[in-house]
Amino acid sequence: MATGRTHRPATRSRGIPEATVARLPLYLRALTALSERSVPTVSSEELAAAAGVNSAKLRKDFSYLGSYGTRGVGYDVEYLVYQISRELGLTQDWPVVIVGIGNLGAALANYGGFASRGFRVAALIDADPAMAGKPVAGLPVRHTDELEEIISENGVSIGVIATPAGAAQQVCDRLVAAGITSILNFAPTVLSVPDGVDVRKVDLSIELQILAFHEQRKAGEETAAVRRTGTAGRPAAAAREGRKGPDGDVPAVMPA
Amino acid sequence: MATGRTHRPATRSRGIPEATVARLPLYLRALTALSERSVPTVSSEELAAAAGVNSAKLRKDFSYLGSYGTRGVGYDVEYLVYQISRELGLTQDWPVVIVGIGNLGAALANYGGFASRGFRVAALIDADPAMAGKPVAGLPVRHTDELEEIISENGVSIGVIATPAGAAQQVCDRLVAAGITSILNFAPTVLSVPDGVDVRKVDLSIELQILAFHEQRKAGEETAAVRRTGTAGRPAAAAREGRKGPDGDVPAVMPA
DNA sequence: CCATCTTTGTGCACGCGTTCACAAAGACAT
DNA sequence: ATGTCTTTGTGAACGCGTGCACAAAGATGG
Repeated sequence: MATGRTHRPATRSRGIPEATVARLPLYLRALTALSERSVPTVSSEELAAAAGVNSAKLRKDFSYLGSYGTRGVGYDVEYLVYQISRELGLTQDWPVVIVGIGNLGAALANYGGFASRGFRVAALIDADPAMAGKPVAGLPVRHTDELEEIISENGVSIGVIATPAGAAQQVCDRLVAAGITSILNFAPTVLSVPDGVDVRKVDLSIELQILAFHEQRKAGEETAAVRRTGTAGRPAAAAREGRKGPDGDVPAVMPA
Repeated sequence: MATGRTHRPATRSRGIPEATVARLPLYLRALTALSERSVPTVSSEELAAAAGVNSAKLRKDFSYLGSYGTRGVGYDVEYLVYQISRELGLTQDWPVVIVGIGNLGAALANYGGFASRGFRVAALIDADPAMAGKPVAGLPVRHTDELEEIISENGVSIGVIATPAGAAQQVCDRLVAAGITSILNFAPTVLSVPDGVDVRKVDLSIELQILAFHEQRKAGEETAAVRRTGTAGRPAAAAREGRKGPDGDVPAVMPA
């Protein structure tokens, strides 16, 4: 799961818990798939399975929105799609700017998931003058100098930062000064923003490190099991094992 | 309370809360930056500020790892870097395969953050025969047919899925069958995996939708505030205001 | 050696989120 | 109408994570 949530420790936004808000897009996606298959109604059990959550949790989540279900039947798919879309603010158009058109920025610009739900890439912005005017995903890249103008003219309130870490805070400051109030940050840095500005962070490196932690734990337990039985488990695990210190890994530096 | 530095990794790691694990990479990054500036020690207050968290939380997080600080002084930067790295399993080498070399996959392959911390891109895999052999980020793209062989030979246990949503589950199944036990999924789908396999999800579309929810909320409150004071806060905010629907958005579909 | 000062490590309380379990509500058949 | 059956909506209990506040520990200076 992506990391997020920077400010606002306990923002019961409007009676809707933050955890529920984070799951609404998940439900919406599952419902949209059902809608495309012309499924008229769905039970909490079915929908929960499709969204990968517990059915009780799903029902409680929906209860924060209102009583949109019919007991004994389930939920009307189309109606629920609309209700969730409205709740998430997806019935309106959200222009978005992407700053930093490197590999990642270009990938984001080409990502179809943006346009599909109310989000429209208003502009691609990069600091490299050589990039200016070059078309990426059908849009000409604009230079950073025009940042404020672009945001103001298009009424953009959501910005995506895909720059190197070193440039992120500076870009962030300019975005905020220009009126941006929501930022999706892909740069591996902690952004500091004034109150009232939301930042969500997507950090590939952190996700991998969390996986590594659990992987190490699994490997360790497996190794212990192998030692007990005296037989190798998976070949791949055995191959990894040789690189790992026996246990008494020596610290690179000891404390004073 | 993992105070007494027992040399039982399994026991100790099981006691580390998931929320803490998710923050360790954050601390590690801040510490690495300090290390590069040759800062010898750091207080919980300073480090917490750099990592963007509460200092009490940071101290409690570290307390799960052991007593690595010195009262009245703070933490030894180098020592802490080592301890966290070891805890996260970053002192060993983690070969990773990336499946699906489209825009996003290529961006991930080129992402420097992977190599920097124990992660090594062992192979890039794509289903398109036309891609086979083509170099991306200095590595030749391999065809999906070789997937099992690549994983087995390189002892890969972590896989990254960057395919379209439709192919993700199938790729996932093959990865798991080949011995992968940790998956980072960028495809907008819920993956189902057997027990013992960890999946983390990064979903750009969901992050944007969560931002849109809060943005919508802010826009509503701001409009009310402006009406009360009769003066606009930030100029750009006023420009945005006109775009917003009055509120009475008509449902696309009404329930039966 | 003692006093003072800084900073850690943690006991405790509180609030959010999750899950269980079930009563209420409605559909449907007879 | 009445009973049965399905599924929702939610009260309540529990567990986890967070943050406060402070005692313990060690550094530092006289």
